[in-house]
Amino acid sequence: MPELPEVETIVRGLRSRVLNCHITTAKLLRPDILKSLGHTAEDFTRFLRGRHFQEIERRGKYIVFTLNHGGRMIAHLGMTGKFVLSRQSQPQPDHLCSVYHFERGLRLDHVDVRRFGQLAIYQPGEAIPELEKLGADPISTQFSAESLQGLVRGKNDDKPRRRAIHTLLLDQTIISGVGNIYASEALHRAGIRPDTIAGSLGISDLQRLAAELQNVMTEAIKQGGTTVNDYRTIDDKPGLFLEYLRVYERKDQPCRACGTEIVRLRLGGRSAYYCPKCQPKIDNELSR
DNA sequence: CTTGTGCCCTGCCAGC
DNA sequence: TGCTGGCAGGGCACAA
Repeated sequence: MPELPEVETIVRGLRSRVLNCHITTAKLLRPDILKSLGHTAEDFTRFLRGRHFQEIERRGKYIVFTLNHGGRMIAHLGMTGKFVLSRQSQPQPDHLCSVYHFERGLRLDHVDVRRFGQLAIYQPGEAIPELEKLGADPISTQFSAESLQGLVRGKNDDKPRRRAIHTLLLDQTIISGVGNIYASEALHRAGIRPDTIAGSLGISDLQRLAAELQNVMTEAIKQGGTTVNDYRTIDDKPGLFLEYLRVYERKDQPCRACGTEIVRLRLGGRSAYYCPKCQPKIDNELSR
């Protein structure tokens, strides 16, 4: 599942390979993934054909492609989405959702087995509602323990958020780019149990959490992300951070720090992994 | 406003 | 061997 480090890796790859390349044509093979209202597969082709990507950026887990006429396309890879560079002469892969043809036979395949991903196109100057909803970016220089404290406290300080910290980290409107892998990993590094009530965390906990979120994301980007199942770089290579995971998908295996067996917890329908020794239970009561 | 639940979709795998 | 049911999960609509 592409999270912040995986999407960042993909964006860097795309930038180095398809930026400013003339798009001879583009096709949408799965019109159901196009979420911008009232647009058809023909609109999609018309929007891209004859233009080029002038800018490619990451916002949370979204990829934002800015075309030379100022229009923008956003892509979300969901669970199983990937962009893979190919050649015109190569056969069409299974589960191809959209495809981009460039000059000199270069082709970009957008493959998504489960089709949880989405595409949307926006005219020049048009607002992009998906991006406006996004919360703080954990690897931005603006991100700090203080901003994290504001987020766990919610809109008014009287009502600190009572959700589990793991669930809060996954909420893209609060913090953008964190998924299940890095939520579990950052909490382990910070020594915080995933089911801790977010609003009960003190400033020293939040300082460690903010720092470890940045650390784990930065380290994962250096390894090209984490390949658990489907994720691949645009050169169809796996991300190598899997080797460095401390708790994610390691139920019953020894903690890499202390040897205690990793526990899997169900939180809001998602799996959270933690080490009972490195992440001890803290007092959850919101007294005061 | 808050938080929780079920749905979308397909591949995989345990169990029979 | 081959079928089946359950599971995985990001984001969204909807409920309370």
